[in-house]
Order: sequence, then C-alpha cells, then structure tokens
Amino acid sequence: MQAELHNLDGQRLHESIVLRFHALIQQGILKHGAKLPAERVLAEQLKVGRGSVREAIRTLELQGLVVSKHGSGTFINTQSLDAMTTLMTSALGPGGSETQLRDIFEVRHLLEPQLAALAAQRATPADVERLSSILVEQRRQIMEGETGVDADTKFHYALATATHNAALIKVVSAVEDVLRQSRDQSLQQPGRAERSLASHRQILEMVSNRDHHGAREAMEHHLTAVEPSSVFVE
Amino acid sequence: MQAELHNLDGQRLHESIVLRFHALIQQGILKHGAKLPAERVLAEQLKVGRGSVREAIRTLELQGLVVSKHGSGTFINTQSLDAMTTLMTSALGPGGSETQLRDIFEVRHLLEPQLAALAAQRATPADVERLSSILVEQRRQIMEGETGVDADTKFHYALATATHNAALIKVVSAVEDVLRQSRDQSLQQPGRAERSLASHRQILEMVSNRDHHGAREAMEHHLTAVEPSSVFVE
DNA sequence: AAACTTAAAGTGGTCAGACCACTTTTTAAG
DNA sequence: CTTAAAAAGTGGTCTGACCACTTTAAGTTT
Repeated sequence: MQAELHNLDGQRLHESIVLRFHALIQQGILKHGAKLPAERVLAEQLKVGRGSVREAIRTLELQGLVVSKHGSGTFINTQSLDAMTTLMTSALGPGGSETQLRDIFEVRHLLEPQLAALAAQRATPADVERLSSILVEQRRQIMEGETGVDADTKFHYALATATHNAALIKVVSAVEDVLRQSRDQSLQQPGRAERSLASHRQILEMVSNRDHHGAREAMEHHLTAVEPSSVFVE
Repeated sequence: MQAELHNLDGQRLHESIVLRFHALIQQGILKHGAKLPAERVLAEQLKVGRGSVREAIRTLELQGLVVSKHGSGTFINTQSLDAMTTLMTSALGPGGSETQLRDIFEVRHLLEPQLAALAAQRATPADVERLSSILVEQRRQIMEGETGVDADTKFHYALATATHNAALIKVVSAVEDVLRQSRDQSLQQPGRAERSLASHRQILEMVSNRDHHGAREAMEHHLTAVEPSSVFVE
C-alpha cells in the first residue's frame, strides 16, 4: 500500500558515488581491467571521506562491477555475469527491486504443478500421512473461524518435501514465505478457505494414488482458485 | 556466547561478519522485523571497528537481508525476494555435494522449459537481439577453444530476463549461479560445447517465432543434452 | 487529565587521521 | 645481470569525533 523506496532526497552519499561509477562504466569511460585511483585519492577528488568511498566500492564489488585486491588496487570488471545484470537493471530505472505479487504467482504456476507431479511419483507413505494430518489441522482451523493460512503454507511445504529434492524444497519454501501475508488476506474472502481445503484434498488424493498427471492438474486448478484473481488484467 | 570471528585465508573481516549474520538468520535466531543492535554496540560485541560493521551491514543491505533507517536503526528483512535468493545460494554454495547438483538439474527441468515458453510469448525485439548477440559470443568462444560457459550462462539468464518476471529472473539466476562450475566441466567433454550452441540456436529460433510450444520442447531437449547424467547416453 | 511543545537520548551517516598487511616498485648489494 | 633488501603504493581496519534524523521523555499549556 505504502511506497517504500522512493527516497529521492534522502539519498546516501555512498549511493550517489555508486551511481556516478555506473554512469562512467556505461559511458565506456571506465573499461574492463582499468585501475581505479587509490581510495585516498578518490576521496580527495570527490571531496568525501574515505569511509564513504569504501562503502561505495563495497557496493560496486557486490554488484560484480569491480574487484579489490589487497595491496595492489581496485579494478573494473565488466565481464562478469553479475556486472551485466547490474548495469542492465541500473539502466532500466531507478526503482528498487520490489517484486510484484503476480510475478511470484507466476513462478508458482510454473513450479508447483510440476512439483505436485513429482511428489505423486515419489511420496512415501510417511509423506502422505503428513499431508493428511496437515489437512486435518487445516479443517480444524477453518471450523474455528481462522483462515488456516498456517496449514495452507505447511501443505505446500510438505508437498515439496515429498519430492525428496533438497533444492526444490528450498526454492518452494522461500517462495511460500514471501507469500504468507498476502495469502492470509486472500483466504479471508468468504468461501476461499473452504475451497482451498477442498482442492488440497483433491491434490492429496492424486498423490496417494500415484497419479502424477492428475496431481499436476489438481495443483493447477488449486492455484487458479486461490490466486488474487481479477486484480489487474494487463 | 562469544564465538570467535575466525579469519580464514584471505577472508576480509567484514565478510566474515556477513557470514555470521547469514547463519543467525538461517537458524531463525534473527527473525523478520527484528532490530539489530546499534552499530557502535555491534562493533564492541564483535570486537571490531565500526567501519567494518558498517561495510558488513552495507553488504547485507545489498543482499536484501536488512534495511537501515537513518535515525531509527537497522532491521532484519527476510521477506524480500532478494533475501530469499541470497539465503538460497548461501545455503546451496558451501555444502555443495553431488546429490544437490542432481537436485538442481531437476529444478531446471521443472522450471526452464516453462520459462522458455513464457519467454517466447513475451520476448521483445530487444530481448531477441540480446540473445542473438550472446550466441555470437558463444560461437566465438568455442572457436577460440574455450568452453563458452560464460556465454552459456548468460544465455539462460537473458532468457529469464525475456519473461519480464522479476521473481523468475531472481530464482533462475540463483540456480544458474550454483551451476556454473559444474557446467564448465560438462562443456569440456568433446562435442558438448557445439551441441549446446546448436540447441541454443534452436531455442532462440522458437522464441523469435513466438512458438512457445516449440521453445518448451527445445529447452527440454537442451537440458537433457547438457545434464551430467546424459554422459552415458552418448 | 489530555494535548501540545520542547529538549534529550539513541542511531545511522560522514569525516579525519593513524596504523597494519600485502603488493609492487625501486634501490642497493653481490 | 641477478638477487635481496628497502621503499613506496594500496587496500583493510581501528579510533574518535561530529552531523542529521528519529524516537522518546520531560515539560508546558489547555
């Protein structure tokens, strides 16, 4: 609701230094391999403290645009992948990297149906048991008037666990984490919580039946049912 | 209570501070919204200078893990997408075993074909142009005897960019980053680099033709051709 | 008692100078 | 010329101070 990172006037000093270097690099004035002036010299030239110069260099280094070598100097490095992406996004606009909610939902649409299919192929009886008990909890929460958002999140996490793929589990849990608040809001709409529970049951049934095709479709249906529909149509 | 800030080979002080906070956040000791001690206090607790603390905080802020507010304090912020990707790569990086590599390839199989389809639907002429120039670079690298791993990584990243989905871009870049070394090893096998270039061209053709179905299949084929398990297939 | 105003404390942002650790260059010795 | 030692250059860190902004507490007014 509230804008966060549009602090035009409240710009920190080292940040403006970073932007200055971005410009110098994009204009080709600083080329790959070029050596930057020493921090002390840079500080004097820019008329700032050395600490600010260092914090700016730290930022540039994290962006992959520069490499500092103890004892020898700091060098431009525009051939790294990080450097490429940084310059691209820097040229694209001043706005920070805030991600839209529908972008995340799109990732879920790409990921979770496939994930459900994988889970259907690999879920152990213990996994099915865990998923089942989570649905019991979700049912209880809903009957007590809650949204069941905790159980909802747990279900998706448990489903990821059922794939027995560590990388997948981490990706999904991270994505789910970001979604938690907005999900709670979504589930407060009348009938939404019950519908979520119903489609969860459908997914679980497919998984326990080892029907990976059905699980994929059930998850796709679930996401469509839960996502903040009719918000913005592009 | 007072653990040692062990200084490994060539590790800068502020970097070890960053790693320390990564651990604290991943262990759940520092939760979203928590307020960090003041920089002066932190410096005294860690027995380092305030400048080092500030450079560490600058890094954490760039990684999206904390937010500093002038006059009020510095706060943990793990609900941003940046935070999620950095924690992901931080967890995936050091403990990298072979098992995790296979898991990551599986994630790519789930993600990238869909991603290619999306890119085919949304790629702008500028995106196509960028992809094309990357392939030129890859061809040049291969002809010079290199593996072309840089161009290879750039291609997948640029493809993610063509979806114009910030969340997707970040997830993919996190996954690709981990894959880089193993990819280089994979591409050193005879004929593998050329085949990678060929399938990249096929993907680009599908994308430029807006053929999302073809792009999906081409990417699936590409991944199967490049992934380590296919060593025995040829 | 409540609302407003003002002063103080807390905290991030910046600056200055100093010293250390490492690297490169210069100088001196063989 | 080769080699070793000294010097210079540079990033890394520490200390202490002051500024700018925010929050809190104290004091005043209503």
